Amino acid sequence: MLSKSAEYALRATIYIALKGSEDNKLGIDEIATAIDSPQSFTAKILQLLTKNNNVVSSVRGPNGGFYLTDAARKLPVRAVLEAVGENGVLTKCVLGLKECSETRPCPMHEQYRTIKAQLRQMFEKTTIHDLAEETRKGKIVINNRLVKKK
Amino acid sequence: MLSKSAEYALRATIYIALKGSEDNKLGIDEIATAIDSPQSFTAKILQLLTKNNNVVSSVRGPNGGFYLTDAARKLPVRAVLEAVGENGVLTKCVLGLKECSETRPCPMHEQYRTIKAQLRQMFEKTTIHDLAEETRKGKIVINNRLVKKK
DNA sequence: TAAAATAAGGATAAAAATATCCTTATTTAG
DNA sequence: CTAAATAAGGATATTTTTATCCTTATTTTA
Repeated sequence: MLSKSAEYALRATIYIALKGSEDNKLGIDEIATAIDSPQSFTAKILQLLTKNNNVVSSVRGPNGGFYLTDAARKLPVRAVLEAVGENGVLTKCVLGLKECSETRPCPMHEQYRTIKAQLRQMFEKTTIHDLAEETRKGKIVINNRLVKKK
Repeated sequence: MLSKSAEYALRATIYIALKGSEDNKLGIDEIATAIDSPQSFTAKILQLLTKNNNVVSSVRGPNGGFYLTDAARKLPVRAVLEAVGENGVLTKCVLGLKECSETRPCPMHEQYRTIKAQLRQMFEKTTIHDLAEETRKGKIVINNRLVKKK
């Protein structure tokens, strides 16, 4: 469904939203461990999230790390996907046809249209904050284990 | 959404269903040209479809080629996906968590559940025949151009 | 101001997906 | 029975994705 890059991006962003703040920035080692992702690779992805779309903020140096601004928390999940170049799910034809469109639809087009609309809804209506909040409620998982309530 | 392998598999299968029959088998060159896919690679994929799931039938030699049995035409689209090892969309967690489940759901789980159900519906309720029939109706596309009515 | 901590960024590597090519096996037609 | 046509299958190549490592730049604190 999504690339690993996108998965790591989402998990990292949720984790940062959940545990980090402007005065509690999170280091890449903590993040990667928490979400069970390869550290250096995750660092690259966070670079994308910081510069491509300002989803994540960062500062270097001691006590540096990653965090989310309040504005960033209000961003839709789609912003994360876009930052890592993963918007194809919402735009491309299921059969991979370049010219598939409403006027020249592929044989799965009509059925997929509804699904695509719901995917769009999910990615656009749900914010990073929403996901962090779900996680905070405890019944929810990141990295194959429950995230402790604060 | 789907891998190229899966896209080619679906397009090829639809095309074979549409134009081929037991006494009009289609060659790999015709198929690949028609669906705009790399020939040798498509040949590999058709091999998978013939042996992994008996979705496609084939015979070698002069007048050999690929075709679908009547039984194969009744198979759901999912059979094609399974043959090329593409069932992840229906089974995996959006965030890529191994342990995500109903009892330990990820923060997107509930929203995605509905979508996954619809995807499953689409892939299981729609048969290869259905897709070919849609294509036969003319208003539909394969390979970026209209398929001529017979 | 120096040292330490930390993210940024470049170069490279490894793995997976996609693609090509060549040889072999099978089947048909003559 | 032979030749031609065709898919099957193996070996290899290319591209993309995923991953690692090392150096550089920035920031903080002592």
